[in-house]
Amino acid sequence: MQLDEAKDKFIQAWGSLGSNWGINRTMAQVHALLLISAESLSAEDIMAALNISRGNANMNLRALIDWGLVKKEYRAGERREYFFAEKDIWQVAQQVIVERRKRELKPVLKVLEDVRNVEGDPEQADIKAFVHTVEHLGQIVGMADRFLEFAVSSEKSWFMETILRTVNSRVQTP
Amino acid sequence: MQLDEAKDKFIQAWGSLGSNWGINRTMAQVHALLLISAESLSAEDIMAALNISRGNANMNLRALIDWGLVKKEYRAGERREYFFAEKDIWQVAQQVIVERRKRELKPVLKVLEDVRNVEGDPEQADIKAFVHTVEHLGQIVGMADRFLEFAVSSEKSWFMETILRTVNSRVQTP
DNA sequence: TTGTACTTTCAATCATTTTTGAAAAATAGA
DNA sequence: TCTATTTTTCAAAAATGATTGAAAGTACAA
Repeated sequence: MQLDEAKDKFIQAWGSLGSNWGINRTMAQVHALLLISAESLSAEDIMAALNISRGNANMNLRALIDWGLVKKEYRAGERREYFFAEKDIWQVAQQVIVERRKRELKPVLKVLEDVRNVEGDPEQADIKAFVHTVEHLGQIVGMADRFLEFAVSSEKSWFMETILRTVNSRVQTP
Repeated sequence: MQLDEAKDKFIQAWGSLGSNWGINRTMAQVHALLLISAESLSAEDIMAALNISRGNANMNLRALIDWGLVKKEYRAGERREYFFAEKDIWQVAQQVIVERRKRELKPVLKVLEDVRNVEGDPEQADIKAFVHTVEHLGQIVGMADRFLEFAVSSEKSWFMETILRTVNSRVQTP
């Protein structure tokens, strides 16, 4: 496969993955483009590569900077800004985890907690069903949250080794 | 908090979580409603509870059944169908993992693999950057995939214990 | 058969999200 | 300061995705 074709395929795939996971398709595409670019790119470059408007490019670059995935760079003697992505994928993954935990997991945990203390007889069938579900959800979402916190605070190779060791030691569900 | 208020709050929260993760808001709300209902519900019940049309209810129930999260039930002497959700949250989580791995993770892994073999001099800066990124992504996405496969094939309490033990043994990134 | 009680489908409509592009604001250099 | 260049903003337009509701389909009982 030619480089250009491969790049394009990658950018499209990343865009569609993003949009399946609640991330703006264009934002994911801009990120993909910067991830695989050897050099930093100007807004013009990005507009041309992805065929998007100036406003759109600007807006999504802003969002990526906000997520901590992209940074600006100034070149000597040049006025325009150049953008580049963090290339260490482990760091990228950690950054994404940090943001989504903050934006989505935390609020849900908050609601699960708030909602657990419902008034009335805990033996009543409807109250029982409600509390049961909410508590179990809290337990599992809470575990996921702690696991992600752990991922975020770990050094890559250590984390990967630990996980892969655990996964491989599958003493088939005792 | 009153049960009705708590239920509503939970349904709204679950809907918004869903839509942040690429799942139709109404589908998530129908699922939430069924999760916290002691009894199975008819399409009418669901339409009334969530204020949605018959077509919408039908369509999202179909999707939930497709994801393996909801099942139909027939009551003796009654013609209409009643729907209920799998209440074991661990099973629900596993089911969601199974589907998303199949629908989204696998296709991405495929693209990452396809795209790795790009023609040309591997020392060329642009090819180097591309291959580097694609390989690292493959490594990390691959690990996530194996981890999720592991989660899906594990019995709940064993998995939770294993994970929590690992998380707590944090020998702070050696 | 026919009528009834439901479920399913799908074109049209509505709502939300994304994108555009031109104007305004910012910035750097002369 | 003023001008040239670049970035930012944001209302309007476009695109996408969700929802409706009425018609078609299905299954059952009489």
